Amino acid sequence: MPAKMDPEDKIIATSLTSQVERYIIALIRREQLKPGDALPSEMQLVEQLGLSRSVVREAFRSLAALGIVEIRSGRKPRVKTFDSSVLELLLNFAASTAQVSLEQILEVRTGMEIYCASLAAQRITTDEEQALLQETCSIEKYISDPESFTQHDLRFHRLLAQAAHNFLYALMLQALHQQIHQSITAGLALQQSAEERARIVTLHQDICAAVCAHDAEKAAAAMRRHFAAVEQAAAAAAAGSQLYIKTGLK
Amino acid sequence: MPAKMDPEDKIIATSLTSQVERYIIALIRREQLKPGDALPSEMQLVEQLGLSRSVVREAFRSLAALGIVEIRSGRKPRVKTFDSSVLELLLNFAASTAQVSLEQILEVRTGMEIYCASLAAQRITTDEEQALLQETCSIEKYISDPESFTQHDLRFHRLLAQAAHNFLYALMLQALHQQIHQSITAGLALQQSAEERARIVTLHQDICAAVCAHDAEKAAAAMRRHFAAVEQAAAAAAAGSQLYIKTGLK
DNA sequence: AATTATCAACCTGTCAGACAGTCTGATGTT
DNA sequence: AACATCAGACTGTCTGACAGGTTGATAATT
Repeated sequence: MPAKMDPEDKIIATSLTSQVERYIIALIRREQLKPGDALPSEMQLVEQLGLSRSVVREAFRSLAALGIVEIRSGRKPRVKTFDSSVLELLLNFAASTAQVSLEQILEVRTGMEIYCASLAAQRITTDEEQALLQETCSIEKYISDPESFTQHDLRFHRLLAQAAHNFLYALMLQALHQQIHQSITAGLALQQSAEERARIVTLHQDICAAVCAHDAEKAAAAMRRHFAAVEQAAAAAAAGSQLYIKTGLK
Repeated sequence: MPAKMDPEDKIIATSLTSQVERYIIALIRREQLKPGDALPSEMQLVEQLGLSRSVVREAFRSLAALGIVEIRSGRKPRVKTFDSSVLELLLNFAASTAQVSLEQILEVRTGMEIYCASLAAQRITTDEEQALLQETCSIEKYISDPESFTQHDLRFHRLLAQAAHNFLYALMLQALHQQIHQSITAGLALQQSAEERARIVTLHQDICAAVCAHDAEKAAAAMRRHFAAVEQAAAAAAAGSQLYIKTGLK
C-alpha cells in the first residue's frame, strides 16, 4: 500500500477517497474530457494509484451522485452531461427538511424569471416564438383543467428559459419548477380559483406578446406583474386557509 | 440546449446502493431529522437491511458528496447543514469543462441580484444597514487595491443577499460569487480600470442608499445600472483582448 | 465532591479476494 | 456485407479483517 501520506496533509485530513475524487476531477479537466468521454476503469485507477478498489469505487460513486460522471454496470465510467437532476434532488431535500421554504424558492424563481424574460425577448428565434405562441394558446385552452393548466404553465416557462439561450438559466429554473410543481401536486401550494387562472392567462399572453415583439422592458414588466399576481394569490390562499381554520366556514 | 430527459431514464437505475440512498433520505424525512442529528451507523443499517457493508458505505458516501450527510471517522453519520459548497463544486466543474460560460453565470447572477436588491430594501434591519454602509465605505477606501477591492465588493453583495432574508438567495449567490471570484483571480475575467472602479463605487453607494431608504424600486434600478456597467466593462475587455491578440499592441 | 485520566466499546477508513451479471468489440458464420 | 457468437473487460455485491478515530462511562486524583 504505497499510500504515502505527507504529515503536512494532516491539517486537511482528507480521506483517500476524497483525494481520488479530486484526482478524477483534475483528470477530466487536464485531459479536457467532454460529456460522453470514457474515464479510466476502476481497476486501471487502482493500479495507477496503488490503492484498494473500495477507495476508487467510492470516489466514482460520489462523483456519480454529483452528476459529474455516469457509471453503469459493465461499462467504463463516462463524463456525464450536466442536467438539473442533482439540483432538483438537493432542492427537494432542502424543502422537505424545512431548511428552505416554498416562499423562498418562489422568490428566487421570481428574480430569475423576470430577468430571463428580458433576455428571452432579446434572443428568441422565430421557431421558439412559434412554440411559445402555441403554448400560450394551450394554457388558455386548458384553463378549466387545473392539472393540464399547471402542466402547460410550466412548459411555457421552460420554453421561455430556453429562449433566453442560457443553459444555466434553463437548468436552474427547471429545478425550481420541478420543486414548485411537486409542492402544488402535494396540495401544499395555492389552489387557484377560476378568476385567478383567467388573469394568469392574460398575463401570459402579455409576456408572450412582449417577448415576441423583442421588447425586453415590456417582457420584464409583464413577468413582474405575473409574479406579483402569483404572490398575491399565495398570500390570499394562506390567509384564506387561516380563516378557514378559525371559522370553520368555507 | 435541451433540458430533456434521456430516454434511458425510463427504467430507474436501481442498484442496491441507490436504493439505500433513497432509504436514508426517506428516513431523514420520516423522522424529521434536523441538521446535526445522528443517523444509524453503517453496521446498524447493514443488520437492519440485511445488506453488505460496501453497499451501505457507498450510499453514505454519495449522500456525503451531495452535502446531505456528514461522515467523519469514528463518529456516527449526521445530517448536515446545507451550505453552498456543493453548488460551488458543481458550478466550478461545469465552468471548467466549458458546459457553462462565465457570461452565463454572470447573467444568472444579474437577474438574482436585481430582485435580491429589491427584497433587501424591504427587509433590511438596522444592524444590517450598518454593516452595508461600512462595507460601502470599505469599497471606496480600497479602490486602488484591486485585490481588496474585489474582496469587499463580494462582501457587499453577500451582505445584500443576507439582508434579503432568503436563505436560498444567499446560498445560490454565494456559489455564483465564488465562481466569479475564482475566474477573476485566474485572470479570465475583466481587469477593471481605475475609472471603471470609480464608477462601481458610485453605483454601490447608490444601491446602498436605496436599500437603506427601503426603496425597492430604486434599489432594483441601481442594481440594474451596476450590472449594466459590469456587462459593458466585460464586453469592452473582451473586445480589447481580441484587439490585443489581433494587433499585438497594448 | 469535583476534576481529570483512562479505557473499552463503537464507528469509520482502508485493504484483500471472490463471484455473478452486464457490456463491448472482435471473431467467425451466413 | 450483415449477422450471430463469445471471450474479455468492467461493474455490483459480498465476506472478512485490521488500523485508527471518537465517545462516554469508569477509575484515579486532587
